[in-house]
Amino acid sequence: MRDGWAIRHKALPDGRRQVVNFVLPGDIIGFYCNLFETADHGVTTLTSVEVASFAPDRIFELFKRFPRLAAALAWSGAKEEAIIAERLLSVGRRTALERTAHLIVELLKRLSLVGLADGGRFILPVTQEILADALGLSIVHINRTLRRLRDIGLIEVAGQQITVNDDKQLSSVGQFDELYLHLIRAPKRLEHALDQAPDRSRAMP
Amino acid sequence: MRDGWAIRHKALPDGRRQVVNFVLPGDIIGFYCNLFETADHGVTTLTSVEVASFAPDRIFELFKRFPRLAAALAWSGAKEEAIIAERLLSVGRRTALERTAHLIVELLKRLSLVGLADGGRFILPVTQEILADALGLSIVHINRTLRRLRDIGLIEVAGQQITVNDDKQLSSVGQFDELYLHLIRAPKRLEHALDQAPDRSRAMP
DNA sequence: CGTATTGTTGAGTGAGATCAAAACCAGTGG
DNA sequence: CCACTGGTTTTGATCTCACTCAACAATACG
Repeated sequence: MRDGWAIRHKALPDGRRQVVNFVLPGDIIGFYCNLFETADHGVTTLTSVEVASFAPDRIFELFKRFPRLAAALAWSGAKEEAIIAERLLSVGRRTALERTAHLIVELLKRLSLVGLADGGRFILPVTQEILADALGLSIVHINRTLRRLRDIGLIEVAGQQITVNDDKQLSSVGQFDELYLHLIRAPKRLEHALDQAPDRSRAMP
Repeated sequence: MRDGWAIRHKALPDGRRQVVNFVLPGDIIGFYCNLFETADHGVTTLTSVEVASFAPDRIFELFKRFPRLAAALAWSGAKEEAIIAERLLSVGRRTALERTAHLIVELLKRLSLVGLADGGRFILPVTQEILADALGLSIVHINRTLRRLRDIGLIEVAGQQITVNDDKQLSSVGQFDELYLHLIRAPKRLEHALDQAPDRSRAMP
């Protein structure tokens, strides 16, 4: 995903839906689905998007010829899993207020990383229905929860623009611990090991 | 994990806990954590376990020299993610009864795959507290929910042994769709592509 | 301007939480 | 052999957070 927003989501036969994760610029999506026979979730764009696609066939070639890239992709996949696991913790054990605060901080951090959040302010191209489906809440309750966050002055909402006024306190409300985002990029050990091992691959494609 | 049960779990500072997934025989665990600087979840054994460990350092060598194995591990990681995403759907959008039914069917299927469930019967070495933490419910409510499942005759419980009497109906209650387990092993395409691409690696270590 | 979609607020309800207390079931140690 | 302990399961009673239903406002759209 080069630019734009999307969501990965799963649904039950009767229409109930769960947003698994938000796909932000810089994220990799649907990579391993090439290894599966069937898709187990859907993807919906929230804005117009710009993607860099990778020919499914070449995924195997990739593992053969570009082990370094393959490792990086595996790393990316592990990060994705960590994010989903944290969301599971949210939905399973955090209250509505905590969940909502946590998600806002998470999005803020992730967007900051790719330069899409400036001074705690970012664009959230998302309806409250989608927020509800991401957090396992009803639309009405998301609405009230956002209002509470506004009332205590932690955030401000103007259309799709969200401003986080006090990210320290918002993080605290959401019991946010950025550990799981694994913001430290590929560890040095990885770089070293890859550089030392005999390698016939060139640069990345 | 060669033999035994374990859980992967995350916790909040105040003690609330979420079980992310159950680690069953045949599962791979903590593999990519070598790629991270910090662990973002804990692992607890539920029984005595037998594991086959892999030297963390060699993970990089593996990507270099055994691309086929690397791809298989990536595939395994993707399956893990799919399971967690399905649990997220459960916790976010299914009722207590549905969740519980779904989990039981999931465990039954996964255990069957490795020959640990016989005729809908398997050992569940797990307290109700752990079930509660896996499903985002209270202990008391898990207890009542299990009782309901017993009362309708869908399952039987004798100590740690669980018997699924009517897996069709239990699947239906849990809206279980085994798609997400990706039971079909590595697709033929993968095999083909790996065999065709130029390869200097031997057999797996 | 109608029509849809989304956001907002009020009122009443309910699924699941919390609190409390028994019952049960290994150990385990006297 | 029995009392005692700590963990787990079970059940009852009460409470509450979040859901549902319903209506209306705001905004966007063709």
